[in-house]
Amino acid sequence: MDSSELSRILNNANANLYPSESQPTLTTMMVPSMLRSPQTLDMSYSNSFNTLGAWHQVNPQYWTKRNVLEWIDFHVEDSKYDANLLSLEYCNMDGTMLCQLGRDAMTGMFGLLFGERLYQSLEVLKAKYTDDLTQNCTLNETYELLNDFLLDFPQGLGLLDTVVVNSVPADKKEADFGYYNEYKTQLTPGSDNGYDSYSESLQSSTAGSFLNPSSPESTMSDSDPEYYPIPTKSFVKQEPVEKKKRGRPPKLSRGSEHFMETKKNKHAPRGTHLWEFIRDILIHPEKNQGLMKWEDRRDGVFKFLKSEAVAQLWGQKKKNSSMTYEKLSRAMRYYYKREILERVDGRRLVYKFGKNSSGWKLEEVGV
DNA sequence: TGAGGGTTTCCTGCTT
DNA sequence: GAAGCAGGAAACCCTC
Repeated sequence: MDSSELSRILNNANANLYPSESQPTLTTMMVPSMLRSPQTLDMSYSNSFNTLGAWHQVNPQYWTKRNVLEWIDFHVEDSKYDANLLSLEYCNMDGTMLCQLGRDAMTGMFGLLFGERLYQSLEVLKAKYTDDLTQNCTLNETYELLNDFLLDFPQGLGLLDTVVVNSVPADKKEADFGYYNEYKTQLTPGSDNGYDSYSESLQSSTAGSFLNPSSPESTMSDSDPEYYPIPTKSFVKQEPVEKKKRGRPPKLSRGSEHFMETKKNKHAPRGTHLWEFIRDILIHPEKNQGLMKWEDRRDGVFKFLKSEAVAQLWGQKKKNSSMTYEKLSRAMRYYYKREILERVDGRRLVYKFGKNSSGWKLEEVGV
């Protein structure tokens, strides 16, 4: 890969990020970098980032490879650095990997001056998010979940086309998301080795399955200005057999004995409630694409676009593969009484945050 | 150990 | 008729 290609990729990444003529490209960014603070940058690009997301709104630890590329691109543009001097190999890393680099590694990879600049920028960003780390731990967890959920769908398959509830051999069990991560690793997007065969084996099982072919998302149109097509996959999630399922026992007549054997530990860490989970999805517009959207951001009115997908994401978080929108919505309705949510009459899949909710208001999220 | 919170599950009836 | 909404009831797991 030659340097001009790198430059082209960087520019493409930039163009995708800033599709309008207001792109902060080298030619349009006339403000000298030394005079521009991170705060002013945020203000300059807030409109674009509100819909597309950007590295500077995300903890570097959670940057995708693309975020890293965009961040490097920004500094290339900002410092008028010659991108031809960069090696794309060094740009091909995600945030986790990037954050492990020390100053020496950075300057070694990107040159003394540019590497130092990147190192300093990263340290500032890391420090910024470290301050909020404790408060945002659950939010980050949701963010990671969304990342995993959305980014690993192979192209060409409908979101949650098939959901299979199944038992899993004991040796497959993993604590927390470990199992899911393992599964994810095996099923690399675009690969044809793991996912298909795994999916087929599950789909061919006799376990219960649920599918909502006529859920409201099916009525969505690409013309919806707030709907962004997302990479999708036929999502399969299975759960270990372990403890008794929480909640009212499902009727035996509805599920087979096999289904009853899929009971598992539903233990969920304290501190992550459903409404917080929903809120965290909503305040990550760059990650919730296609799942939910704000109807009225200021009033806290939001809508489920892919209700079953959100329910399954919630089910993942709670390690409950049988979660459905119907159950999730029942839990949501309990929030009315506590005024965490308010009713929005006459509108399907639409809810509104109530006075006892927090963390979603524009001023609270620092926008 | 029990109470209470926060779901989870099932259900019936109603609305869209 | 299907999907979604509303809310009662029961059960479960967790924290205190």
